Parts: sequence; structure tokens; C-alpha cells
Amino acid sequence: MRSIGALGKATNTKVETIRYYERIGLLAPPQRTDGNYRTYDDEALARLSFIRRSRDLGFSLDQVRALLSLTDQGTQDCKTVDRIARDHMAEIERKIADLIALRHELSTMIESCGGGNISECRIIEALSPFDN
Amino acid sequence: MRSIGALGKATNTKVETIRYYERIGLLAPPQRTDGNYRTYDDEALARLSFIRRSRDLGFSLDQVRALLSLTDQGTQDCKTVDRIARDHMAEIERKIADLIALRHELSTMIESCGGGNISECRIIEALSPFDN
DNA sequence: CTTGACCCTGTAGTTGCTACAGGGAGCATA
DNA sequence: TATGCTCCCTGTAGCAACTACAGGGTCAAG
Ligand SMILES: [Zn+2]
Ligand SMILES: [Zn+2]
Ligand SMILES: [Zn+2]
Ligand SMILES: [Zn+2]
Repeated sequence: MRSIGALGKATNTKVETIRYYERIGLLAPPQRTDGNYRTYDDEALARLSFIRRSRDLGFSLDQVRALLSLTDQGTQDCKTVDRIARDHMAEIERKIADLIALRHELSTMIESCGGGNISECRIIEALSPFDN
Repeated sequence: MRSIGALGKATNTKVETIRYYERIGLLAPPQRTDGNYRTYDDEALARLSFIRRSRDLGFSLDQVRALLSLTDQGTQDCKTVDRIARDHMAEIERKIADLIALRHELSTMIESCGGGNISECRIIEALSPFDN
């Protein structure tokens, strides 16, 4: 049994974040001490670790919730899990492609700037409509 | 002169977003008709286009605000503009690198899943702590 | 004169936290 | 016992950048 602060240190999570996860139903309300302090067992530690690792991999809290409930139910097969992971991966791919396109646009813009007065800065021009 | 709806269509911006930009001081309060409708001139159209293009390129509203005030002032030279653009570019590069690392982790995880019962799904295992 | 498309203000919701404010608990030290 | 100090409690509000109502008013067409 450990306090919320100890759990936070063990999982690299702020205390407020842990309470937030409890509030939104991602973590079960833990037992309390006589002084009304939360105490966490190893299962809670494992669960929070799972959540944090999933978050680090970019899954949304809703996706994490889904993954948790699938493991809780011990569902027959892992098709849904795979589905969630693959969907997320596709989203990451899209983001990468978007950002690479963006980088290209930005670098073209930046390279065109020769310094000097702002009224002839190519960056500003590139951002402005009705170029002339 | 055009209505807020027309301006929205011309710049691919939702009406609520335009009002939001006004509220936070990014767009000046426009003139009003007798019936209290906002009306926008070409300058407002140009300004909103600039904002939208900057946003599409991923600049934050604070950065957009800075870019706008620099052009408004007709500042001597464009050093600050270039600085903002380069900072943003560096941020994009960081995001790309992060996402590529993420994609690698995710794809390793996903490929390891052979289908079957969730209790032996490698995705879940990869997310769980204390692997054994 | 009614219908429908548009506009108005003001407020609250979204995501995933983070930061107080204003108190209580628990332990060590003087 | 008193005084700190660190931790914990609840509840609320803030961040970015919108988005979505609710409950009305305006205006042109038919
Ligand atoms: Zn995702
Ligand atoms: Zn320049
Ligand atoms: Zn940026
Ligand atoms: Zn699997």
C-alpha cells in the first residue's frame, strides 16, 4: 500500500493527474486511510502504469478506456485490441504525412527570405493573400 | 462589404470562429448594419485570410498575433518574422521525429500480435508493466 | 404574413491535464 | 506541547483553439 504521492513517483504521474483519472472513471476509487488519504495497492500501480504507457504511445483516454475494459473482460480474442492499435497507427501516419508537407512549405518560405524590410519579406508575402 | 457568413465562406472559416477571433482581439470589431449585423470590408478579408493561412501552417494564435502586429507596424526588418518561422519549423521537426519514433514502437507492437485470446495478446503485454 | 435562412449574445462543452485556494493529517523537532 | 514541514484533501478554474447550443432578432422571398 502506497500513498498517492508515492504512486505518482512510481509512475511518473502528477498527483493531480491521478485524481483526475479517478474522477473520470479510469482508475477505481482506492481505499482510504483513517485520515482520508488514498492508498493504492499493486494492482492500481499496474493499472496506472498501463495507462501511462498507452498515453506515451499516443492513445487517447477513450482508447485507453477501451483497452482496459477489453483486458478486464478477458475477451475471447484480441481483434478489437488490434483494431484500436491499427487505427491509432493510421492516425499517426496521417499526422506524419501532414507534418512533412508542412515542413516542406515552411522551409520553402523561410529560405526565400533574404532579410531586409518587412514590407518585402517573402515570409509575410507567402502568408498574405492576393499576392502581386 | 460582406456578412460574417460570406466572409466565412470566402475563407473557409466557421462563423463562430470569426466571432471568436474578434473576441480575443485578433480581428478588429467590424462595422455593423442597422440591424446589428457585422459587415466586413476587403481589409478584413485579407486579414482573416492571413490568419487562416498561418493557422494552416501550424502557427499558434500567439504567433499569428505577433506576425500581424509586426506587419501592422511595418517594422524595419524582418528578423523577428524569420525568428518566429524558424522556431515554428524547429517545433515541427521535433514533432515529426517524435511521431516517427512512435510509429516504430507501434508497428513493432502491432506486428507481434498473432491474433487469439486476449490473455496472450502481445499488444496488451507490450502495454503492461512487469513483463515476464 | 409567414417561412426560412441568416444573424445576434452568452454560455458551456471538448481533450488532457495543471494550478491554485483553503483547509486537514501526520511526523519530527525544540 | 507547540511549531514547523511535508504531504494530503476537496473544489474550482485555467490552458488552446475552437465548436455547439439556447433563445432570441433581422431580412428577403413568396
Ligand atoms: Zn490516436
Ligand atoms: Zn523576411
Ligand atoms: Zn509552432
Ligand atoms: Zn493481439
